[in-house]
Amino acid sequence: MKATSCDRRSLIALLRHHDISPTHQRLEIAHALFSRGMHLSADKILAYVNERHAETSKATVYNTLNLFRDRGLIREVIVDPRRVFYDPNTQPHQHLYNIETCEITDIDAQTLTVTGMPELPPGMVTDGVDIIVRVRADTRPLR
Amino acid sequence: MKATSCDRRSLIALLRHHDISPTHQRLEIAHALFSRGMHLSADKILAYVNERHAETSKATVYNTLNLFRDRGLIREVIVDPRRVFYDPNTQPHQHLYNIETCEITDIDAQTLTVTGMPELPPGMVTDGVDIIVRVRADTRPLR
DNA sequence: TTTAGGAGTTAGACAGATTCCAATTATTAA
DNA sequence: TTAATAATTGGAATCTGTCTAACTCCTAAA
Repeated sequence: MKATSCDRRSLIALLRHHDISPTHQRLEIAHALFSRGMHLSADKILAYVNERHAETSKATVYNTLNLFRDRGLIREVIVDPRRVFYDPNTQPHQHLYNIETCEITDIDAQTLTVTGMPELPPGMVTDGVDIIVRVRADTRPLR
Repeated sequence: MKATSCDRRSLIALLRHHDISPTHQRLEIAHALFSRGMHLSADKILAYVNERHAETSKATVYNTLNLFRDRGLIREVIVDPRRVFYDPNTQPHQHLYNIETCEITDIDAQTLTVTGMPELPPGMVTDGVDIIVRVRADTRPLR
């Protein structure tokens, strides 16, 4: 099941489909992620969820994000040593990371592909291949 | 200049070549990294450097690693949200990361290649492309 | 309706990595 | 030497994330 719409009804269905009981807080957190479709840090999600009036604790945000990640609803993006970003898009794709603004942009899976997967040590399996294209503003003067 | 040998004389030359004055602490830290040729965390480096008798502070280890990274002597490896690893190998190559043991292994640049670099937003330049192959022990029973 | 139990949430303490700061010490150039 | 500058230091501070024990909220059975 893919998250396309993000009205209350669809979000409930999405959580149920992943065996997650749809509590008020979880729906808020799911909404924060899926309505924006952006890569957000736990911190930002906490802020968004409590924008109008505080209703969700830090612990619940972390618990919920870990739960969503374990159930395959979202994906972690490890690009910044200071914090984890969460990606509501679990389809195969890669990331463009602006090292100055900390913005993350998706790269289509078809655009960027790897060739020549290395031989793994015996008894090992691949858990995933992450590609991060790090970019920054060009400092050369335009002439 | 590449770091091949790691006797005192070569390390001094290496630092000098990167415009870094070779202090006692910096040489110790460089030695910890280059003599092992491994991917180490700041924590591990601090431990190695002070193995015999404490002579370098935590602050200096962090300062020095950031300096080495800025001057292109070493490279940061962002694979674990909990800490940064430092890679004394700055030649183009990729990484295999064991998500269970947190071990990092190099993948030769020739082995794994990306095709189809995405078009960057105007005014942006690529700072680097990181590929991380995440692996773990196979849980299927061998029969 | 009560009630009991489990699931979920909470505040705040805690842990680990990294940075900051102000004082001290080493290095360097003249 | 010496003065100026660069580097180092311990400890406080910060920040992300986890843990814990108490509390709340359902839900299903009586």
